[in-house]
Amino acid sequence: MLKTHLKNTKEYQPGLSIDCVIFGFDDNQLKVLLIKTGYNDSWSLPGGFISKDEDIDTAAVSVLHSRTGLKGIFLRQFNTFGAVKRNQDHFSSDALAHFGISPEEVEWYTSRFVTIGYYALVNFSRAIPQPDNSSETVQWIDHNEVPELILDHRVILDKALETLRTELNLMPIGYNLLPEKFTIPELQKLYETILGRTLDRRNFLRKIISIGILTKLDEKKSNVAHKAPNLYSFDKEKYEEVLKNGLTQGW
Amino acid sequence: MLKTHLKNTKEYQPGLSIDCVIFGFDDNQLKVLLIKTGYNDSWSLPGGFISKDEDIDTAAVSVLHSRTGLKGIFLRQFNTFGAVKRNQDHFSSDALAHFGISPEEVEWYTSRFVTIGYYALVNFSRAIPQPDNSSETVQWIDHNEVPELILDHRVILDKALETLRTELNLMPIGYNLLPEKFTIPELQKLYETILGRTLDRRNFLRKIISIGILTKLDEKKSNVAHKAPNLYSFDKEKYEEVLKNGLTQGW
DNA sequence: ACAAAAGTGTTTGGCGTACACCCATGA
DNA sequence: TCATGGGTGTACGCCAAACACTTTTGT
Repeated sequence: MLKTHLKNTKEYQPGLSIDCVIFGFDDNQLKVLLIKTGYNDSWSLPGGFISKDEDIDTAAVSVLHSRTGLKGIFLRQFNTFGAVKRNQDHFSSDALAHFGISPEEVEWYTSRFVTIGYYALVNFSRAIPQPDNSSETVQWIDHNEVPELILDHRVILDKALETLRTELNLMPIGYNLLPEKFTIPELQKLYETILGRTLDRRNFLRKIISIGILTKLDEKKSNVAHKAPNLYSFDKEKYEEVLKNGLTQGW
Repeated sequence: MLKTHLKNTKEYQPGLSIDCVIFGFDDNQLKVLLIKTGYNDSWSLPGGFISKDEDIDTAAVSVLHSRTGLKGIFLRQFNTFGAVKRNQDHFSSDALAHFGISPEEVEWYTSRFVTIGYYALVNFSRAIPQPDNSSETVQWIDHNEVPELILDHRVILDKALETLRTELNLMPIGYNLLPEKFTIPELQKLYETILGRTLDRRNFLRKIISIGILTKLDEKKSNVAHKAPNLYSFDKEKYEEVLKNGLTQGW
């Protein structure tokens, strides 16, 4: 969140920021895109500020785009975090001065911030982590192996995951997280990983098929150990419809 | 939201406000607490600003308390609204000047605002609508008969109701909306009103009883036409437990 | 006695859960 | 040929939905 590609701070909505929890799925793991800043070597969620002439949703899209190169992605606001002390004592005036930041901007960075949390589901293979500068690291990290995060980002991350779990019962997911062609076991692994528990293979198949959002392809996955699983794709049209109307029954 | 019991605007978090959708239940109607300001005779949601040294949740509690006199109530953040043009052109500089507001404060009122939406469930009979001043009207209005509201307050209200409907499936409600003693038909009416559809009496009874949060009292409602219904109260302890753990099945 | 609302029990169907067998593939 | 994982079908049980009759009370 430190000065990077920033405009003059006056062009931003003061005291308000955006933090994104970006989920991806790879290697049967639910991963989160995290950033290690050169500033103090600590990990954080990708975030940004809100231009005064920009909707907050648009600002969130910008953050996502600038970090992954992706557009038109599933992105959802889930909570706003506004405890007074959530960012107290994060930036010391001295350190900021050391970076050559003006007193005016120091006030900006050290003032109280409320942050709006968004979570995104993105296609891991298409996303290209983009550091702002050379001193920054952008990396996918397994959600079970997230290191200590700055501020209340751990709380934000947990809340995002909790929200995702709840919303899993209200809408279909997978379209945004999986490649175009995928197998049922892969989809099941995704659900299991998010929910944190195992599901019965046969029941999962029946249920996911009954939703009517999958198209069975006349193609099998190749180069795999054991029996080759069938490939499926999402029926985008029906998928969107169910997304809008919601599921009647959860997991 | 106009200058009333305000401190100096500098003590508030700039560009950020709170709006509360306060629900009450009376006369078999779901009602919303609305405010008509003396400023321009239009209706709005009760709202307020956030002190720089105050958590946003605390600020929401303050708004609720100042409008209803109630404390310790069910209050929940549901969404943050931040379209750029949501409050454009609401206060004209001229009008504000006319009210004797300083140029500095005019800038405050006409600048871009992001608002955090909370919804509350309150006991109608205990709440005492409290106008800020004599030119203000605070009134309970049936949720089906809400007049035109300022800004995007209609959108906020709709979103609150939508959220309430969804969360009805995840948690018990009623404790905050009904008097201490109530009948099953009353509770059912509450659910029906929120959901906007009728429910089967017998199935409702079975389901609500099976949750295990009701205590059947040895007392019947008096002075009613027809057969006197039994009175119930909530088992607060079990109610809280279910609130925390969530329901497994919805309506 | 009649109307209106409250209280109670039963049946049925669908879905979620549990479970067993066969098939395909790589080692 | 064996281990591993994929694909398919069935039986059971519970709960939600649909539904009818009796009871109480005011008029």
